[in-house]
Amino acid sequence: MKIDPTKNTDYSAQIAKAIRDAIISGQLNVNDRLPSEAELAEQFEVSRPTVREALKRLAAQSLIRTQRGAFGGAFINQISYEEAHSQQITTSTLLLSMNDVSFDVACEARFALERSCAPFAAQRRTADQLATMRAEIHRQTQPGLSDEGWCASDVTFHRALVESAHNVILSYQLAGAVEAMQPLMNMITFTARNREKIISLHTDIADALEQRNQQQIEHALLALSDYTKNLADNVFAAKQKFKADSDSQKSQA
Amino acid sequence: MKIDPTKNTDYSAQIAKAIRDAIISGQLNVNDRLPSEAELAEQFEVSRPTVREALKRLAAQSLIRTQRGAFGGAFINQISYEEAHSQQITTSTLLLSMNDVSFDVACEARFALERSCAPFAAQRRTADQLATMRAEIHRQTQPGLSDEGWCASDVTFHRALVESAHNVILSYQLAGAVEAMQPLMNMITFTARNREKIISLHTDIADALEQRNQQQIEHALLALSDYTKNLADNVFAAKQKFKADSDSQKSQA
DNA sequence: GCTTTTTTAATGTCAGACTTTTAATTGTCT
DNA sequence: AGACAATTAAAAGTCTGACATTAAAAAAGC
Repeated sequence: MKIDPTKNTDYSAQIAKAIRDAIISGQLNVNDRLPSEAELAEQFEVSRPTVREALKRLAAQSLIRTQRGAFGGAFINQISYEEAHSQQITTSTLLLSMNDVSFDVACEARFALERSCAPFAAQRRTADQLATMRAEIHRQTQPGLSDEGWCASDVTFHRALVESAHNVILSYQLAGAVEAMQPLMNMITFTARNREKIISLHTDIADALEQRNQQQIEHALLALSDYTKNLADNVFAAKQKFKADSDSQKSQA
Repeated sequence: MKIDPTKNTDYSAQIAKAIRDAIISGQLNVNDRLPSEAELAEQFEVSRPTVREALKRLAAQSLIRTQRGAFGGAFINQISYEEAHSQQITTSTLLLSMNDVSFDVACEARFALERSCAPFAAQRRTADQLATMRAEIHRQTQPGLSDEGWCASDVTFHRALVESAHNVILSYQLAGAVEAMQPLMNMITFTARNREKIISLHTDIADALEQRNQQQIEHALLALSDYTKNLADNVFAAKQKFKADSDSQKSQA
């Protein structure tokens, strides 16, 4: 393991890449211990701070964890669903916010992905998951529910739906998509009327799931997608109009 | 922006978190310049190496990029689909390889996700994408095609299908799922007979897409999923049997 | 006005020291 | 012998201060 001084990337980036590649290719296995920082510095012929920067890069991706003290060191981390998941959410959230993706596109993708678990959810849903969804629907009917409370309940509801497919990979992928969308959804404030309609669609989903009717689940999700898109269009149109009005007022003044 | 010395996490991790939060919350915008390392060190009341470790953590997540020289520094990076995407693939790949997910579960998830773009693909596919898929099918019929070539062609084929939905978010999510699965798929070596069957299923997909028949696309994808699962089951069963045989041979010797 | 040189403000890297943490080892007492 | 306490050693975490390299702006020269 050597590094190339002629390359115009940082030594620390090169070292991180070398170790990362070793992990991905399976040369380093879960819970293996890396050499100590001092030893790595010697091996790569760089100083300890440089090695440390490399290790911090890997730590940022949860590829390693470090432990202080005797017999401590850097160990290959077994990446968990939770970690992978939270990483995916940060990345996706930033991607959405930085590249101003249109709401329609994001919404379409989100519900399309969610629909993909419909067949398995219909087959495998448990009473538990159904109960969770019913409970959240009930919470959503409470008149005093805040906007944050509403959104949180919405996430819990959809997460339960996804979980009912009983496929960890699907859960992992979908939870990322659903949660990354949440900041966008929060831009819409739902009126009492909107909420009522959404609750009825949620009820349709729960009913379909109870009856293990795949087609009806998909249909209800599609309706929810369309309704949400529509709602967003109106909200944005109103904002646009408001902006246009205040602009013309300015130009008149 | 201060850090808490009593917390038992690294200073560099705390500083990275503080800056990351500032980015996510929108206090720092794309292409904003962070203070210089020396200034950050002063602000957070730590040394420069500590600040540097924090910055490397952020760089590892492509949240910032750094530039040397006068008027250089660390800038908030606009994360691109490519970056987000390649990060997602590394994470998902490691997640799969480290948590020995069963092939069936992964396969089911992969094709379920892919099916989710069927309705849009049917509506929006262009002649271009169809041509790409036909070309890959043709490549797959070549007798001399290596295993790597076969897999690469398979990825290109499915990527074209996904792209034909014309939804960037869907593409981003799906390409991750498809490519992260590839190492698992590579564990199966396809016989000429297997290839023939898969090619016929690929042809079904392309035909359905040409006719803009959503249902048929989904059906063909489901068939492909089932066939792949079946194939894998046989491969793993054979491996298991081989292992059992050689074990019993050992115990007899 | 254009080109070349110099300056300057950054990051990148290094060496060496010190602090803190933690587990193993050794020592001591019951 | 076994349980508890003190010691030791190895490792990460942090700091200081220096030097190297880079790249853009400013100054100098034509």
